[in-house]
Amino acid sequence: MLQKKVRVRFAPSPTGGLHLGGVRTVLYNYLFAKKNGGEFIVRIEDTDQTRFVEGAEQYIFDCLEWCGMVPDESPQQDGDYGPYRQSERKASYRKYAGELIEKGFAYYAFDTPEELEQMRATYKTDNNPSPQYDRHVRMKMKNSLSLTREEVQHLLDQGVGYVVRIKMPENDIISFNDMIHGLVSFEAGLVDDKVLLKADGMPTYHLAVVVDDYLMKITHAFRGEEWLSSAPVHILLWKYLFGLDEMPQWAHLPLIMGPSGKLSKRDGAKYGFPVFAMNWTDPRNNELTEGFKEKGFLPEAFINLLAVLGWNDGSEKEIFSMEELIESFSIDRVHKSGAKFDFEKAKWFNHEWIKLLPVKTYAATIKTILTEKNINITDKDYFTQVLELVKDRCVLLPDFYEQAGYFFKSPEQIDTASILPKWNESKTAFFKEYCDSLFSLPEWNVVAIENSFKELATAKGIKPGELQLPMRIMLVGGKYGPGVFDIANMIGKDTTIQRINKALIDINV
RNA sequence: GCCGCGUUGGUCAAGGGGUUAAGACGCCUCCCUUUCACGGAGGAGUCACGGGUUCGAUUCCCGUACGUGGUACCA
Repeated sequence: MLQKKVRVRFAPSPTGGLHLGGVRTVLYNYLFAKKNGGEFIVRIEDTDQTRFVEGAEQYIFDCLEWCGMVPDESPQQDGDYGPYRQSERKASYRKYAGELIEKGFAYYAFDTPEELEQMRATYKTDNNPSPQYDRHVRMKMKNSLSLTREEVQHLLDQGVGYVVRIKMPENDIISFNDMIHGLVSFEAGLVDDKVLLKADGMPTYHLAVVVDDYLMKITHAFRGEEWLSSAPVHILLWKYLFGLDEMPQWAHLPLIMGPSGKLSKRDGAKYGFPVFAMNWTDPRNNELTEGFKEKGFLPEAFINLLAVLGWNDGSEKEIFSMEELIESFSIDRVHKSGAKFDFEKAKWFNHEWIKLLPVKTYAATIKTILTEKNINITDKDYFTQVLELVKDRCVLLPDFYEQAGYFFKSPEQIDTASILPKWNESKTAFFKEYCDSLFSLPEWNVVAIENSFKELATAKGIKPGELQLPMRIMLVGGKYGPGVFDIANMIGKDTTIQRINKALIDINV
């Protein structure tokens, strides 16, 4: 028996940017392919009209790489079924459109945009706000169904522009089995005669997917639920052109919703969270859309949060690595309904992954962040220890600046306001003496630093607790960071004494 | 309007004829910690509505409502 190869396809949008829903579609493609020993194919749907803007294609592959999803075949990777850019495979579409006309499943339509507009205006009623080009009106329009053979030939000879439309059958129920939704049915007569081939000779998506999927031997096609409504057109095309037996299995993935409706680029700006995988600047207007990467997300967390937005393995497990996802992913546990994106939960995933991963996995990224803030890392071991010490309190990667910066650089400003109200002479005295005892400490470690602190406090008759906050602020500048004595231990004797002395001056002015 | 798809706490969700209807995020209280986190212990909060079917429906069926997508020579 011949084993059918699982091939999945992903067609990124030509407008640039790669949003959450897009990445999740790719992810489910990827997981499904990997799980079933199939291939993960990326095809680019660029057309003459909606041409990719500068850099958009490269951007998509950068995002995929960041997420750890490398295609088996793509425009940049090549494979047995190229080309993988729609713009490079124009020729065959025209041929198939011709075939459809010949068989009587499609027809030429010569209507100008103005005529179409007029038709819509004429038939528009309160009950029918947007009239379709369908069985009700097609005989009243200018096409090869309503005109005589001679008239059509004449128009063709004259080079009058035309499109090719599918002729939707009447009294026909079109149904198919969606991998996620199960049996879905449509009444064919209610669907409009979609344009298959545009006046410029380019195919619309409808023709292109079907032809490409056939030529590229796609067995499973994943796409967003917004395509479900046009599925009957695709099914029909398969039936007419290649036979239903050859048709891939469809999976229409639920949409990812924003606070109001389908998640859009605008939601990000409006509610302050990223919607793209990585920063994307539209070269046409220089508009920047923020990405998860630059916001400070780890790819592991990003993949994880996306995977479980609309899918789970049925257990209580929420944290999944890519390997675990491939292991436990199953298409029948993907939800039917859309899920609202929750940025708070997204941050929680990142927090979990920061705690989970060895710091060396993301040390380089942190180093870059710190360098931008003029903090230079020279001692790698020291850096690693610092990261280890503070990672529990970092949710997004840039948080490491506040949490770790003072290990490398004296605080520029210290929060004297928090200690001044309760300050007095005896505290000044305490810290002066404490510096002395630190100086003569035989060993520099957490226990020694803490003990001498407490002993001196007791001797002075001050509660150690009252002195800890000032000490912290002297060392780090504010009310944050790990245990004070851990910090002192880390930054070393000289620096500790130096910072206390400097702070004492600030406090006593 | 028409067509499609959906509907378990604020959000993500498990479950699927008899359950005290899991768990997570967020929120609140307490413990730990005299910073903030982490960690630990608790708390508030849910099966959209109406009809069936059934001894029994959150679960099955039908309506309604609501949400969402499509209704382009865009994808």
